[in-house]
Amino acid sequence: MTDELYDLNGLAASVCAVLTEILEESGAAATPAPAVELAVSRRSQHGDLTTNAAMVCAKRAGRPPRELAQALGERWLAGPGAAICERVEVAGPGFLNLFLGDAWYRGALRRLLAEGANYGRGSLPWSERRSVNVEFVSVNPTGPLHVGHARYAAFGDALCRILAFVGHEVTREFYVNDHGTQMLRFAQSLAARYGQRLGLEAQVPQDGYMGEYLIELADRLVDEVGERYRGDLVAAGGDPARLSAGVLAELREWGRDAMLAQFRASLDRLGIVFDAWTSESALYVGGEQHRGFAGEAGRALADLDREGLLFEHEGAVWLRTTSFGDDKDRVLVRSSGEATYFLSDIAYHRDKLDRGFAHLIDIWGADHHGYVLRMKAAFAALPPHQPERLELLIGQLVNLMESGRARRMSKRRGDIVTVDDLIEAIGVDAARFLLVGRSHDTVLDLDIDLAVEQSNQNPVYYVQYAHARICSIIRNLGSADPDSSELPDVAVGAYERSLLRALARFPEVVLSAAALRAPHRVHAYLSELAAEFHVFYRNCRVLSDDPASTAFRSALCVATRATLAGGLALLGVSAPEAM
RNA sequence: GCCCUCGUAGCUCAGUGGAUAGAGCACAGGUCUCCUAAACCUGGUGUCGAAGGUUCGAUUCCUUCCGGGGGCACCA
Repeated sequence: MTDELYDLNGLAASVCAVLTEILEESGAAATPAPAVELAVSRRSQHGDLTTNAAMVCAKRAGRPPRELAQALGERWLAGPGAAICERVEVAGPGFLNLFLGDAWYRGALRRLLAEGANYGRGSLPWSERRSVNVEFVSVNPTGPLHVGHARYAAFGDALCRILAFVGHEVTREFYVNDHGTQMLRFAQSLAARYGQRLGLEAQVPQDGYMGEYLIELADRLVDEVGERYRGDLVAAGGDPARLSAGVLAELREWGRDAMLAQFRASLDRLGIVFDAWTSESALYVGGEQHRGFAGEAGRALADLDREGLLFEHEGAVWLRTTSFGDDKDRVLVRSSGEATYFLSDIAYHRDKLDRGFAHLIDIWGADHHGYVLRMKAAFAALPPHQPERLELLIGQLVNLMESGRARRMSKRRGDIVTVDDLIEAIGVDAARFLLVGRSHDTVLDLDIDLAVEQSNQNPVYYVQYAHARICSIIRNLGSADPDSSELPDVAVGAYERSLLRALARFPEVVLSAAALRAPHRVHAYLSELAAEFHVFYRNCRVLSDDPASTAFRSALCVATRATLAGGLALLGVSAPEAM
């Protein structure tokens, strides 16, 4: 018997192998249907594990499902299952239920201990691993990160951790929108605040940024450059819109860098580190010109011209996105000669392809979803015409609540609850666990006051507490971690079995979280695993006079600790040794 | 009008073809001379928004409708 049978994947494979034999003998297509599942039973009368194999394959085998299940069960039990399974049972419309023996549970625990911190890692087959670029947060550097961004940050980073854990090669990327008119307004607003600090009459533009943070930023600007721009402002009569392009460019760059430094600091507090920060402006620099644009923008335009997809209309340059499923064609170069942000995005994605990523994931807020169709169309228009390589995830918004009522945030007004506010209020662990607790496509209501009030009953502490409890037990054990090679052949009780079944699910939970882009599955799993542990703890004393029982149960604790810590790490949450 | 998304217990939500649909919160009661009571145990509710369809089987897939949210610029 091989070690493979001690995890669910291996077990499923052995059942499928027997099923294939049966199918071959009956002359049906040999490979089992992909929908064959081996799952942990939800009710004890349905055994430890259950498979739908017979129902899924009955038609192809030309036999009634129950009869096929019977044949499958008998042959598997006589073969690979002999040493680990006590009996099988056909139930309902054709389920095959497996009742595993103590030997399987002991073997499974031995395997868990051997894998340690690597349990569940790299479970994606090599053929399915990709070099993946995940772009998220990507906030315009015109104002601080707020709680809405925190959701995308927590979601994106958890997704990255999960993708990397199962076997992908992941790059976290932040796209810096530092090219358009918003940045100009930002620079003008900064200039006005700077002027006010110098005692000049200067007004923040009507459509500028009014937030407090710009006043603080202006203070720092004064500290750094002193009165360097006083003359320019005086000459402009205090109207920042009349400043020279050169001065505004300098202010824009300084402001951008200052904001990005803040972003980095806030994200760092959350435990999120980006591998790449790509500037939109940089897409317009270097290389040859095409249609008046250099850099990646020029190259993108050249690519699209070669495909014959650009046309001019009313002085603007358009991309024929309708050829790729969009409902109207889109402007890339305005009649004024300026690029649209759409051109930037096309150039940007083209650049990401050039950098060799096999798969691109963008995480966008729901307020951008109207943009999905044209982006997919543009990506399909670009060589190598593989739209499936671009995946756009739309995250729903965070509804900021205040004592039960909706509260509106506005960056322009400066009425913002920032990421830093959130961290200060409830802490990093509670914040990250909370923010990835639900699927990204449901609206999340967040009431800061309530969150503070309830932070003591944040589910994260339930999970962390289980981890801390185990650490305490191991400390009390007074010896090194149990040796997996010396697990005693004890009987395995119901609570221990239940905990081990929960542990056995971890790899498939992580795999599905990766495949479905659903970190909240890990969140939900951790709560279930912690619950299993707390029940076990309450009913099974670990440290006792019986050395065999102590050895087995403390080993089970060690395996649970590793899985809890591993799962929490996937969400960027710490696993404390004491609470 | 068109597009996206959601609709499951009093509330917040899991559950992307399987058996009797599950957690947490809230509410009531019980459990530490015993490895951490941030824990455990006991109480109970569902026309899974509606109607059709596909299937051995549908909360899940398809169609239509109803309701909430978001989006439909030569703005970003």
